[in-house]
Amino acid sequence: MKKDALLDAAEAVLSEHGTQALTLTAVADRAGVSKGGLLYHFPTKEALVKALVTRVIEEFDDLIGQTYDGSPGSYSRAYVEATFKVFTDGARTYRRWSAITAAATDPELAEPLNEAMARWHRRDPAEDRDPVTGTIVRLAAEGLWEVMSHSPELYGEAELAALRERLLALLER
Amino acid sequence: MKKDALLDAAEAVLSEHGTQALTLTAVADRAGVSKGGLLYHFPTKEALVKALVTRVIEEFDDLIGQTYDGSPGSYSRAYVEATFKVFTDGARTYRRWSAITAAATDPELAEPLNEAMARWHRRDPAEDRDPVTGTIVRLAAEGLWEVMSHSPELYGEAELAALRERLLALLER
DNA sequence: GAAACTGTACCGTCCGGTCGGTACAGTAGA
DNA sequence: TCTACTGTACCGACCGGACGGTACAGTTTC
Repeated sequence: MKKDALLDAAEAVLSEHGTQALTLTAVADRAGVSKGGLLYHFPTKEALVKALVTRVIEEFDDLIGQTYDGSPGSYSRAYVEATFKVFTDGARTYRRWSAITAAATDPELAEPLNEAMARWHRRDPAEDRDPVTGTIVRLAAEGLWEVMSHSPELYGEAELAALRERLLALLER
Repeated sequence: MKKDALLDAAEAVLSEHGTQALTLTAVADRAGVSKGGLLYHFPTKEALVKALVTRVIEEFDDLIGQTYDGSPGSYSRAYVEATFKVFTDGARTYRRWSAITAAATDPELAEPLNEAMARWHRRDPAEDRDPVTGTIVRLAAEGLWEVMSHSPELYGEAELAALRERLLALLER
């Protein structure tokens, strides 16, 4: 869809030049479209940013859904797998994520994000073999996300693999 | 110092109304000062934000320094303790943190933040009894920070205490 | 020829930053 | 002690530019 191409352009501007560079003109130029054309699809800038936010959330939900099957412990495992998938695909999804969250600081824009965060981390204690371990594992995945977005070179491939393995192992025992 | 009062005002504006509300006029009004008065102390808005960033970094470094004593394993322990101290003080420091990091998305402004993040998480593997565990524990602390800033009500006092205890226990074995 | 879409010219607002000026405390000289 | 001068802190009107958004006249597609 055309809208997706526009969102791609917005994300590109955002992750390359930061929040304050996200202007309607910049996005339109990047997408090879005039400002009027952009505004035809997203009537306001707020609508654009909102669409940006809901898209990343859906993407991550999908990623979780690829591994999650409802069985006990499956969610935390899926969360870990989804996180590492993000880091090993070439798409630099984590760069996009942090850029988008930074762009959505207005209370209203941030709300879907907060809601998603709560959904991802507030889990049924009975879901994991040990609930505290499950929580810690998910938090570590979250932290990894945060660290990677600030300092992508910090962990090498081997270290990431070791982290993933250990996190999954923690869930098993 | 007067500058600190101005920074306090900026933080207040930031955490209450988001990034785009951080205007010179808003900060000045909040501090009970004219725009000219504010600009006397911080010649540009960039200088203001930069000061904001370096202050939070220093604050967290100090917090780590309160527990860190150079002994093996001491750093990861100090990192965990510092994180939980932030959540148990009344100052809602974590709210300030996320607001400030969001405000500093321009590559130049974000650099000191990235540097701090690398400093906090790139540690000597020999420092912890088990380096992977140490990394996971620090990442979990980082993740907790992130989750709390988006959804402060998610973990109750008891859950936080349990998390802290378990994280410290993981470092001991 | 209607609908979907695009391009462009333009408007009003807001924001960062400048600048001329004020208040005032200190101080130094005679 | 009066005067002249200096430096610091602060004020607020104003400017230029950028940005979000509107209006509307094309243009393509079916």
